[in-house]
Amino acid sequence: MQPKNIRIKDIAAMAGVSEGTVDRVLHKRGKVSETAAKRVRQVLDEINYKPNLIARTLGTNRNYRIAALMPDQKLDPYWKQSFEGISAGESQLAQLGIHFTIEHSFFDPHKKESFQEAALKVFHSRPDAVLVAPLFYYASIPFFKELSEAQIPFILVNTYIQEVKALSFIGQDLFKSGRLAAELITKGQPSNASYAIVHIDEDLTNSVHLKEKERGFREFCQINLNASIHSFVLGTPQSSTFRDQLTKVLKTPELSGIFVSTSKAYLVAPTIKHENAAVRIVGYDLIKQNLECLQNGTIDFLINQNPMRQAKLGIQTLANYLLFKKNTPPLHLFPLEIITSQNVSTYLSHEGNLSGIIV
Amino acid sequence: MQPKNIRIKDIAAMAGVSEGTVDRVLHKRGKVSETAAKRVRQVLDEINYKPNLIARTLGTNRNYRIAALMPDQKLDPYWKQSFEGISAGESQLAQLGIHFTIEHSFFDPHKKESFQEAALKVFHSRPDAVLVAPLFYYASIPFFKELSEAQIPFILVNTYIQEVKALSFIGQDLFKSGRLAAELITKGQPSNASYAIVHIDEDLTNSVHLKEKERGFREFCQINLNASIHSFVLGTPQSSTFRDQLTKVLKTPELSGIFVSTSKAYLVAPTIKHENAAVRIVGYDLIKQNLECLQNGTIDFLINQNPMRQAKLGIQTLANYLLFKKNTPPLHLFPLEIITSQNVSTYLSHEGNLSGIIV
DNA sequence: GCGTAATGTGTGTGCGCACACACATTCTCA
DNA sequence: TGAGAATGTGTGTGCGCACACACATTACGC
Repeated sequence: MQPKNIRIKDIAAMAGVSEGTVDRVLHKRGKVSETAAKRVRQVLDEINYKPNLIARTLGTNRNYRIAALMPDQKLDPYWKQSFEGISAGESQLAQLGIHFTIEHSFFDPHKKESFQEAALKVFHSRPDAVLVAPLFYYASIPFFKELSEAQIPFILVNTYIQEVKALSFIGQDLFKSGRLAAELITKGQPSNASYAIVHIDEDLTNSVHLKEKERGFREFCQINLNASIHSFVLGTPQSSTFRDQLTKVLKTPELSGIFVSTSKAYLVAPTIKHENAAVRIVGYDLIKQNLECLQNGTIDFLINQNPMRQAKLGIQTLANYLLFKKNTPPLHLFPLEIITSQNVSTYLSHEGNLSGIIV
Repeated sequence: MQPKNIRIKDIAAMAGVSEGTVDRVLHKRGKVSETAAKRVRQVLDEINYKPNLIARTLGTNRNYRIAALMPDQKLDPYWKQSFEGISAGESQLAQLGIHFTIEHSFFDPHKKESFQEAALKVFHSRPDAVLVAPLFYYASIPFFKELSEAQIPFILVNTYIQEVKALSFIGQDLFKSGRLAAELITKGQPSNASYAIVHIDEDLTNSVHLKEKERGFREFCQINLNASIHSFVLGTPQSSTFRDQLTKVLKTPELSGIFVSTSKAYLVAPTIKHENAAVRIVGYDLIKQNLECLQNGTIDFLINQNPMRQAKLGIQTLANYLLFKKNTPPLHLFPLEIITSQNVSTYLSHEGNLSGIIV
């Protein structure tokens, strides 16, 4: 078994130098004569050296601190799932004997100031890395600038911000997401149908997020059929006018489908189906209330953004980077998972099974 | 940072014994006096000891041999993806410094004897563990009996065989798969529609596999609507009668959808759509030809079985078991992934991104 | 009561790597 | 030319665990 598993020791022997010199060449530290460096590099090339990463972590007994700057998990079930993903990543690493300290910072997803305040605190705590869902575009730019200058690596989840040099973005292609919603909602429907896009409890002007989905939805409809699309922005479900606004949506002539751009489809689905059972409804995410609607047939399709796995992957990616210096693709786009009443159970059980050491 | 990261050394100190004694208690080896054992166990309970798994692998420098008994990857693109999954698992482990030797054994998925022969060879090579796709029910039972008796752990992929004591089964719920296909194919269709189930190039009598899918499909249709279902078994696409058989399928009155039970939908989709564009087609798997059909609209939905990830997980699960003695749920059912023209690209790129050390 | 066997228990080594340290050699300038 | 800096290079230690080995203690038979 000589071919596999070549150690630094072997390389040193092959190059006729000491282990220390090989180490210096590998890590570009200390001084090495050009002669020795050349010999080592040559051997390195020849054998295609792959360090034993498992051994590498042993010695470095640093306790890395990762800051997680996310919307408050108590305010939204979607962000609760993100939180659980972070915890899952944390405990997976703990199992491996890697003890990351994760410092959670929460903000209110509706309040820009809340984000800014939390971001400031995160920055001052000087973590080794940051995982963040930058819901507020303009508020986050200076934060990322600071992080970059301080050489603190960070990963973006959920919301893509192109301008900053994040280690990676983990999320979905929202434009494609909108197109997919359109495909699902229009398939097999009459050609003279019309559709509604409904945004619930969101400030649309600030949300590039939802606009992208809408753009995708409209583009698909425009290219593939000539349906008429109407978009609506509904206020908070607590407001007295919520019901009236919804009635207005339902008055759309030839209405055949409603696309709810957030995870809040459950707020409108039962009412809509009650008034007009033929309307197809597409929404987002596997949160409890949506699952019920899926089961009782009031929601037809959900597109799963899988916040849990996104967050978990964020932690894992940071671990790979900090521990192994392993780089990652700058864009990690998640699959657009289509959930229906018939496959939802398979998704729910699958997640629970991913608890191996090596996964 | 005392609470985390408690070593055997610490436990030994706390229990007032030597590291060796703690080791003996942990691994139930050697002789330990009841007094000492009790003290150690007490400390162990108190602190909830979690061994550093990463350190554990360091010393044990065994080279495990895993036999992979799968259909020949050259005969079918589906099995090619399985093969790639195994390779992916292998190289991920190699990156970690764990060098598993994977011994591939291929068989012809249409020939029982081929399986039996390969299985015999696998058994005689006495691997440390086996990953197998037991396509042939009766032929595989004695093989698993032998493995069990020889205490060789094995994992089943793709085809579930309840009777044997496999470490785990990794695959999909085929009954649910059939139900899902029915949901996708019937949604929004007229109530008097009829549907065809098409099995291509398979010996249906031997295939519990396909019968389960058909059963699920029929059950969904029966409960949710009163559509008429017709099933067809088509021979090999090379046969002269293939075209005639297909024409017969298309003559089904009020035909609104065709469910192809294997990954071979691409063999019939273009012809069908050419004859009758309104027929909706549902098939399986992201193989090249199917992808083309999805893009040009001749296939409407694919259900992804993700053979690649199944196989990769199989290897990873065996690694977890052999290295860490980490047990695994006996049933690992994969999500039934729905693929359409609009989300297919997101699935394809996602797989390529899962190459981290810790994933 | 002695020798031997059985039963406990502690210590030492190595896994592959990172990193600190010690040492050897050459260079530089007074 | 010699002191001291600068530049190379080799050795040693520890990470946490598994496992081999050495050693201490007790039990048992004669």
